[in-house]
Amino acid sequence: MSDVEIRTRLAPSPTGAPHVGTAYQALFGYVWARKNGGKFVLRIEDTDRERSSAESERAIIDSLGWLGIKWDEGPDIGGPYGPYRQSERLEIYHRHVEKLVAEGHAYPCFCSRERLERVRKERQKSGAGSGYDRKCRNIPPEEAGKRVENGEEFTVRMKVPLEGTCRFTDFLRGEIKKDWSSIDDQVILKADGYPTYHLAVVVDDHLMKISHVIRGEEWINSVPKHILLYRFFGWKPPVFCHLPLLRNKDRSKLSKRKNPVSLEWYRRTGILPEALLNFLGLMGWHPADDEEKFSVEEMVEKFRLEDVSLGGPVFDLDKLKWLNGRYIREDLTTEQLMNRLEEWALNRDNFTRILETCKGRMTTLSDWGRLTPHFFTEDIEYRKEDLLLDGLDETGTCEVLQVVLWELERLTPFDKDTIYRMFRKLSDRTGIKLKKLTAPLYVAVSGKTVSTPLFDTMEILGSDVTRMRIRKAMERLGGLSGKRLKKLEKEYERSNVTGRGLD
RNA sequence: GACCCCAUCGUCUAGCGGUUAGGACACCGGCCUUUCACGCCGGCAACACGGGUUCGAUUCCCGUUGGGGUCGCCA
Repeated sequence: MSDVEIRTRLAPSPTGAPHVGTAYQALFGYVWARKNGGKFVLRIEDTDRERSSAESERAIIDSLGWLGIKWDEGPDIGGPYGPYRQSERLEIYHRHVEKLVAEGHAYPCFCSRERLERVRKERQKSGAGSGYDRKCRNIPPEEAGKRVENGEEFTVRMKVPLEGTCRFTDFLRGEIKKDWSSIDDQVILKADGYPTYHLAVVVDDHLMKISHVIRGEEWINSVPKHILLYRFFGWKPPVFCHLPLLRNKDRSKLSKRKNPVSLEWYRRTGILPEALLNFLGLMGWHPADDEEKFSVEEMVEKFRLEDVSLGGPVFDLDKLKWLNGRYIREDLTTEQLMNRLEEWALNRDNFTRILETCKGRMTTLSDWGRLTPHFFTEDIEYRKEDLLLDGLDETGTCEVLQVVLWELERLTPFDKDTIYRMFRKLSDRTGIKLKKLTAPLYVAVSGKTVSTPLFDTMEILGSDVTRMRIRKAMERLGGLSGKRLKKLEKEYERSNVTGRGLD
């Protein structure tokens, strides 16, 4: 294999804010490629029409740029195997799907979503495992072809063997076996003509000559489906290497409910990109010389993919901060530190926006210090009694804050007018006066009952910091039990049948 | 629930048959210092359990337990 160029890729789907887990996989893929003098490819997996957005893609590219991770080929810079955006490769997928159908490896499925859901439930109950019952697998091809031509809605599914075992090798774990009977016939082409992940990833990884698929552990169970597609096409599969999943303190998969996961949050709260990358590099890997502070350059030097450990690492903010501190103290001259601060928040634009919020409250120039600390620190302490919504207890307040959180999550753009409209509507819907409703938010966002204008403040802080602070405030109030949260979520969804928030 | 993956201090990890089980974060002492922080020194703290294999298991095998993931026309 030494004669084949090492090519790795990062394949994020542009749905929502760039995730720290994406950066983690990017780092390892990037370092492994560089180590071997290979190429690192960025491919945007925007096959989910509903959730993908150009805005999110921009944010991903922007965040990776902030981190200093550079790709050799990608949607923004092109490359020999483009396009690098899956939505622009539909003809390619169609061609491949047609081939599979023609060769009898795949078939159109006409089952309705309702039926599928029913079948899933029944099978779940009867213990047959869940999934599809392969109803359409035995429709004669001519008949199926006719139904397709008649315009009947369909998906395409791949024919998974009914028996036998799939064996494959994971670079870190060795041989893994999985019975084919545990896998149902996967959809590879959706009714809207877009491919599913399984098809697109295989076709693209092959066409883009990816040598090592480095991705999160959550994909292990999908490998057999991919292997099967490689077989159908007569292609040689790449090396599969599944990285452990980053974890919350309770060891569940890292989630925004329990941790800051948005790269933007780290940036906004003053984490240096080199420190974040260094820290991520310590998750599952450790340099032989025990020196825990290292640059990406040094990591490239010392890295061995085969040394990645498999226990899911808990993401420990304390250690990140310690590392970050070392970078500030040891690596930056005061001059450079000043420049970093300027890039970060102490620049004319940002400071002007902040001053707008407090000018009316100033009597001396030095008042800005007293009025604006919450724009510059994450070190905010909450007094419980300040946080309570008038007339409600801890849990009641948390429920309101949770709904605010859900609303803020879907807000675009995140500016004061939009935020205001959201609160206005929330106030109307709940019957809680706006003034009453926003009171705990002032505290959550600034730590104080007397503070800068709420919506302006939120806009300046940005969505990620704002939401994290609200979450922290909820935590201070004791949070919501899982049961309560579920119930609230149901009510919330029911009150928003359009699925578009309160709009 | 079924399937798959995993298992060393609270956390990140080193270890790849014989070690006083090493380092780092956090925590606790002490030193330095006008305070705090930094820095330095020291301390606390782990091989999940049960069977094998072996002269000898943290290390290899099996089981149990525990944790995680997956079971979507989402990735």
